[in-house]
Amino acid sequence: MRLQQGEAFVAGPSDHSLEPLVRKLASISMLSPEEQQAIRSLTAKVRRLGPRHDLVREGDRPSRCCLLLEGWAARYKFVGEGKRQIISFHVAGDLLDVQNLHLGLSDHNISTLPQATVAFIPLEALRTLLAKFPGLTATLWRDSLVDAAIFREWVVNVGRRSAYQRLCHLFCEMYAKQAAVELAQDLRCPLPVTQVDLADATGLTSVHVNRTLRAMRGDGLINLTGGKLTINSWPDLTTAAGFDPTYLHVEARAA
Amino acid sequence: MRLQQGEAFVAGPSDHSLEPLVRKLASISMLSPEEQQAIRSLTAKVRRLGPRHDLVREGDRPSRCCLLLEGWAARYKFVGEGKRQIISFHVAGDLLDVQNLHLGLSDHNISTLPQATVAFIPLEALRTLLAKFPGLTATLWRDSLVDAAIFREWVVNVGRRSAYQRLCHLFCEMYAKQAAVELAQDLRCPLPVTQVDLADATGLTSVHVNRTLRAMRGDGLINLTGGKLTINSWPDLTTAAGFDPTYLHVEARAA
DNA sequence: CGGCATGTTGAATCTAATCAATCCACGTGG
DNA sequence: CCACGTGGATTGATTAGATTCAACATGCCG
Repeated sequence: MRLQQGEAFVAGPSDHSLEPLVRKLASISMLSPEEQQAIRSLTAKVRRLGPRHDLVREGDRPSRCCLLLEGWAARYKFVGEGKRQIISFHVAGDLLDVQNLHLGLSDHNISTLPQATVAFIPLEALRTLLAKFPGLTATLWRDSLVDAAIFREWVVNVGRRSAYQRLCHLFCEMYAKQAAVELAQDLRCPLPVTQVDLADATGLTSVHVNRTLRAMRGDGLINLTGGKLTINSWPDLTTAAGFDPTYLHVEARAA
Repeated sequence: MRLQQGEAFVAGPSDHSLEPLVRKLASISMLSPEEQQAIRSLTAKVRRLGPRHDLVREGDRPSRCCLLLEGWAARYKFVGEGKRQIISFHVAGDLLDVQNLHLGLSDHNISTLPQATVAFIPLEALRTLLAKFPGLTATLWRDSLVDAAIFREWVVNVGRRSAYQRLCHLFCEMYAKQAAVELAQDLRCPLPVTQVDLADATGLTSVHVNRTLRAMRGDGLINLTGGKLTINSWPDLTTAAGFDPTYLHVEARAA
């Protein structure tokens, strides 16, 4: 299936484009065959979007939920004159804004990074699904709690770690997150972000990110080129970062 | 009702000590009389705790949920050698760790600030309640989503605002949060935190907090003494902070 | 009274920000 | 094929903001 940018279609019962959602939720908790089928039958509009395309804007009153089928997205806020803080990065399978189910007003922006395929699921469809399968409520709730745990760790990252540690920690997280859904292996994974993005995610300037990255490369820790991250030694990187994966809560997921 | 530190009793159907929880949840969404009664009948152990008493520790496998009946608490993590980052402050009525319902392992610490009265609710009791009243699930879920929104704003605060703005913003948030549950009025509210706490919450050092506070006092913005915050001009403070209360999602709560 | 936690101040230091160029890879159109 | 434009990466020089270390003041409590 190929789609040009902006081209859309509506997924129906016989279409399997929502499979990534099934896989994601199955990685959180057991799904019955009926639940799986119900998820696949969700109404959804699928679109392929170009780089830096806003999916959600601050102040929106969203009537749908975004599901990343493929590609990358970033959650961010602006502050003052053009200063931007990225709050999270998202990879294929991530539900970007379950919060819309309960919070009427969006308090931040989400945009694609390089490009992405996104499924828009109407809130109504999601509500109907959850009403029919209460077990899925727990699954989605759990997912949103893990997101919150990641936000907390980001507060710690920008608040109390050095520039060097911040970047190390971010790389650990992005690798671990992708490894958990089998998007990473052999200490290599995609990371299609610019140095400006990294700066906005770590609370630094792009100049300083550039210098710090060079230092990390010099220390033989990592290499980041062409949107690919290569980690030379996982133990060295996690030690440098002070990385403890507990907050990602993947252990129980693997069950 | 007076309790010495550590003294406990078990709340029963006829006891109204869980009233703050009813009020808190009622401020989030409408509660039926049955739901209210069911909440009041929750099993809970109530304790009065002294200052800096840990309620939850990183690595715990908690079997209960903490509800702040009175006083203050802080959520925090350690990083490296004794460096600490506070991730949130909590006031009376706050449910501190609903996440325990879905995440088995605690990834951070929570401690009382000066002192507090806390109700410990067994997860089992909470699960039974939610199974019986699905509407309460939505209420608690919403509450945890608002918490997540606050975490996001904290990422922005420590990541992209100046020391001066960070403190202004924190004060705006603490006042607004308390005003929403009628714990603050007339531009005055409790804020029983030390300058070290403020530093750990904003990613600064206590020395710098001290100087910044003095500057704010000099500018006639606020006064913070004896655990009480006095705001001289709400518009001036919010402007200085770049404060936009959207992320607190109180509008819908007031419904 | 003495001890301890908290708040306050000064001076030196350093990290990261700022400003301003330049470079490089890549794609596009003449 | 080459000139050109563009977005991203890189580098240097300078400065601002925050940290560090050290000392001292204050207030509270046993």
